[in-house]
Amino acid sequence: MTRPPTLRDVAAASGVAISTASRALTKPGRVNERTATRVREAARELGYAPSPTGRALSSGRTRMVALLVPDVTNPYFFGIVRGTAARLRADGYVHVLVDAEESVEAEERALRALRPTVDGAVLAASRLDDDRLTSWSHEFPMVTVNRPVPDQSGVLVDTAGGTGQALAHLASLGHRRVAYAGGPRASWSDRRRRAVLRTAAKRLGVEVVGLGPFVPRREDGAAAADAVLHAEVTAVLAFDDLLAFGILDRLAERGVDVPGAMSVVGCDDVFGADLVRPGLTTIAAPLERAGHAAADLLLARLDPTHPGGSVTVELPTHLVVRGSTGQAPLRVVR
Amino acid sequence: MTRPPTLRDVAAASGVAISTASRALTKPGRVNERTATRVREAARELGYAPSPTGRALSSGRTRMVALLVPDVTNPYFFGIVRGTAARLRADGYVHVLVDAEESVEAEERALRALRPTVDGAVLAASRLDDDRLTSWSHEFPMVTVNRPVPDQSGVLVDTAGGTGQALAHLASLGHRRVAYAGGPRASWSDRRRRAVLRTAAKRLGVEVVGLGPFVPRREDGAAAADAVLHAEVTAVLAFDDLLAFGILDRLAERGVDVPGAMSVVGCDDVFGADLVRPGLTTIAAPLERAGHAAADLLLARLDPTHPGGSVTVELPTHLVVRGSTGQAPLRVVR
DNA sequence: CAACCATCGGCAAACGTTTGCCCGTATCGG
DNA sequence: CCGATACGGGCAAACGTTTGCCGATGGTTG
Repeated sequence: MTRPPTLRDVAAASGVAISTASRALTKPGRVNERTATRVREAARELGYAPSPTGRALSSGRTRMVALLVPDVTNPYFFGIVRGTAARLRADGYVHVLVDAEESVEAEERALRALRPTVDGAVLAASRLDDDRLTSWSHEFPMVTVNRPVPDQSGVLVDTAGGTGQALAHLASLGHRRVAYAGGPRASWSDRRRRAVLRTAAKRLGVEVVGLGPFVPRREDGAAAADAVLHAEVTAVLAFDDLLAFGILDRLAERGVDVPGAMSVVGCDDVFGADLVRPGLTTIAAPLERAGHAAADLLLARLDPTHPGGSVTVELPTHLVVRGSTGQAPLRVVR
Repeated sequence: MTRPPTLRDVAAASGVAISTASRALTKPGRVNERTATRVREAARELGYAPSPTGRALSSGRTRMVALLVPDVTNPYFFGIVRGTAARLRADGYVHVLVDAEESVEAEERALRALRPTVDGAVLAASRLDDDRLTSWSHEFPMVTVNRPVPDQSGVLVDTAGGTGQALAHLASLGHRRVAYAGGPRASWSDRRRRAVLRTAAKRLGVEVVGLGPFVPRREDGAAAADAVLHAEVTAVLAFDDLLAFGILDRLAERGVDVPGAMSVVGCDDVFGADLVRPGLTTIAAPLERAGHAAADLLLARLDPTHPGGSVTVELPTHLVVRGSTGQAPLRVVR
């Protein structure tokens, strides 16, 4: 286990100064081509690889980017993780994954610890309030996913649009009274969906009953399902797939047939949506693309030659129809 | 966005030399308590935080650890990710997650890129052969999960033991002929399970038919299911849950009742095992604990005061019985 | 022929921290 | 009173890289 070769070794081997060796390897055209070749040759022979640490100290940039997620075990984030990882790898960046444990304190702790370590961060579904988010965005470059922040680049997934589509799907199946089992009040996405549902309901001649807020976890599906049954509807749009899974569990437990007596629509199309029986009709979010786009935006901001300014990318969703939605029943169960 | 304070600033503010400031903050007892207090006070006021890069360059250690997984979207690894992340965070290490894309080349590329960046690595289900693995283990500290390497610390999950337990469970339900839908030949775990099944079968008076290898993906469950049906058995032990999901899909497609006509047992108890209908009986692997233990082993190795030597931790599994296993049918379907 | 310029290489500082070494002072035992 | 020892602090080197500046050389232009 011998000490890895440094630029000094390469310079010595090729008979030039360290500075020349550095330039030969990183500044094309700056040194004579013959010298450069000699240096490159020596570097190759010695198996030289530049030290990221040395580089970082000198340049102030680490070529690392963090991805903060509230919960690594939530399948919602798998696609995002994969998308950012792929985009970062393409540019040779190191991908630091951080679990913020669904807590504001942990998230801020992580940001504080990461600030000197990474060049920027992708914040997926941040739990931070707008003020903190804005203040952090002055500290270092970041891009949010599904969380619009003024003057700040971000990627949004148009689940609201998908919700309208889902309601149309239910309307076409004859449903006239539909519940929305909503997510946290703090959720931007939830607010937008409620707004879309209001106007779409009017247009489609469907009555929408807003329920919740529910915590988007499977365990909380029971409460949601009970509220849904009490609302005397024939279909429910769940805030996300996890909540929908829980709703399906509870409906099965209470002997309510899906989709015979109740149709259920999820959101996101996470891993597992096609595992449940019946398969879950859901609003598919292009999460891998979202992660990819977020990393893309961040890398653009990190590129000093790039023009500044914040950009917002909105990605469309589409409805995936599986077995959990069907013709509206003639009689309402409760 | 002002330059963050450095040790130099702290030293100036408290009227001591940089070296003294450094020692006051990191070497308890080395400087006079009064001076130390003064320095700490100044550091606090300035909001000083040591630069990881500076530290790394000087000490040669980055306080970062990588976790390499073949595929971040495979739910098998979620628990491991969570476990290592938790353990590393407890010691203030940064967690670098790398997706090796199921490929030997990508895995080696990642290791090469990471070697100068991280202090060590946890390799989960490495695709590298023994030779490469051994040679890499000379390059930097690493710990494997579910992959024994001579003279190298690792964590093993005793799925083989769980397989014995599962076979006993099936035997007690009256199954007399059981298939094992095996995983990749290269898998150490697969080999061990086949061995355990041989002896357990003898002991339990059950006939075990070894099938495969199958790629442990849901898509490959169809082929596995067909092979199982052809083998005229009443139950099947799948290499992992993903394969089991695929088997369930195919059996449903072919109209085979589970567990009425065929019992199915998975392995790992990943996210989704309790989502399928019927719920999947499976061998639960303590993956979060495995990740935790692996990180623990690695951190111990990184601690210079710690005695060397390789340690292997073996974690027990347990059988989770859900709806996919039941009484053996009187007649065999095929 | 002089003034200018482009090319190419080297020197040295800078990034922020840790640590080996040295020195002055104070304390203690003899 | 002297030597040994402990304590507390500072100097400077080291880690590996990048880059501003300078100088030498050789060529071009008016």
